[in-house]
Amino acid sequence: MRVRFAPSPTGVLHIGGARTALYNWLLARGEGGKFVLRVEDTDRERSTPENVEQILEALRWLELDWDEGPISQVERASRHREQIDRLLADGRAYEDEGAVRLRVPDEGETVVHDAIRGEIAFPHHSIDDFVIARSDGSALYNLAVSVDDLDMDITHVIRGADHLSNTPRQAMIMEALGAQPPVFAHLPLLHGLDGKKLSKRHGAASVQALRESGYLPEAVRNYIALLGWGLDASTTFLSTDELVEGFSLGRVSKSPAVFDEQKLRWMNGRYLRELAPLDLATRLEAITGRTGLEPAASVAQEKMQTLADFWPLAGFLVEPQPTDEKAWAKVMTEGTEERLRIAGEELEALEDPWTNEGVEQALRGVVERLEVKPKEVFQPLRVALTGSTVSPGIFESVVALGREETLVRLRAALGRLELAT
RNA sequence: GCCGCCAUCGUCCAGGGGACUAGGACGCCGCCCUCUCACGGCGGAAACGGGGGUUCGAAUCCCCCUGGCGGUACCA
Repeated sequence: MRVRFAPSPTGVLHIGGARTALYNWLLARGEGGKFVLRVEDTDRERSTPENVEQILEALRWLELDWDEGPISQVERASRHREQIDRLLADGRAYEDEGAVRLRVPDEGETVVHDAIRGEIAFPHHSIDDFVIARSDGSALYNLAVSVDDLDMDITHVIRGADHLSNTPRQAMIMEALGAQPPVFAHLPLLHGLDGKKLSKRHGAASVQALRESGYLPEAVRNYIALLGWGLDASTTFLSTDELVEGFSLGRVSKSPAVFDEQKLRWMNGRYLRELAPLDLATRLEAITGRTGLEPAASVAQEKMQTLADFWPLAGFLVEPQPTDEKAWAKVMTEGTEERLRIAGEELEALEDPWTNEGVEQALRGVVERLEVKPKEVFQPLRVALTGSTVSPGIFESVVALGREETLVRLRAALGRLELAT
């Protein structure tokens, strides 16, 4: 088995393309076949090395490795010309104002065998003699892909359903070339939440955007696999191995799917929480360019959905954050000064080691001593330390911050309160 | 216009003649947990587009309609 993924080198790998790549890859890996890459563009202008590299980078990020390629169609121009001449010589094609057209019979039909949709018949009367080469001699898409697929011994062509009506043309070219067409499979298209074709308007619609938004490749892979395919009635989480093992074209859906970023976020959060803290920290360090993030990472982990959530949630552990004035005004009320002062004293007096249990005991002690509600101590403390009313658990936060830094920030807050009175 | 594809909760995925009182997940609502926000737990609302057939029986098979989508390029 040889499957090929043939992206347009626009420099952007959109979600639909990523899913096509994933399905091809899963199929190849599952059957012990080859996953080959080919740049699908006969136009020299767009096929820049930079654009191609961006696609490859996105595939690498998704951990979809390839066995061969990428082969550029532009570089295959002379081979395409050779086959065009052959069709001309065989009388299967003819020249029309400089362009070359394939002869399509008026009668009959071409039947395409699709692994997902079954047999599809295209009546010949609805297909004109179509152009296979421009008047400058260069090959057009339908001819180029057909020649390339044949030369590369491609056995399975899996692509988006938008290519369905190209398929009879390609099958006819292959037939005219005296070859058997490969197995075709057309995946349902992907739409945005508004039912329209997926595009930049729909948030993170490309792999690159997803990556920048802090999604994990394993979560993206899992989520994308489920857009148009499902193992059974209840399985949602599948490792790459399980995906390779369980994937089959026969279970691919025929109807279009809608890309729902909310569900991806949820799934990403689940994957994030299963990461070892060190692993999470390493990934965060890679995108923030900072080091020593492990303590902060493990504190923030339970509340993050994407890597991008880290900074708003736990940035205060790395460096002091500006105080949210609305939060300050809300929690710094009558009596907070005393509560914070006593909390500070308790923490200062707390014996080593500086642990979660010790900190919790000390702070709950303050609550009991003053006979107030827990939040009346914890919320002002939270704002004093983090600058916000939203943060990871207060005990973990204090522990991660360390005694010294906790006291520094507490004193700063107390200073501000004194100034105000 | 012509050709083709598709049609189950708002969304994704199951169910492919009787097991369907249509299942799971996201989201939504409620309750619980709780130091905030989350996580988690429990519960709830929520779908077979319409009409004809076939059949003892249809979400499932057939036809028509409607709707959505794709193509109809010397684009890919």
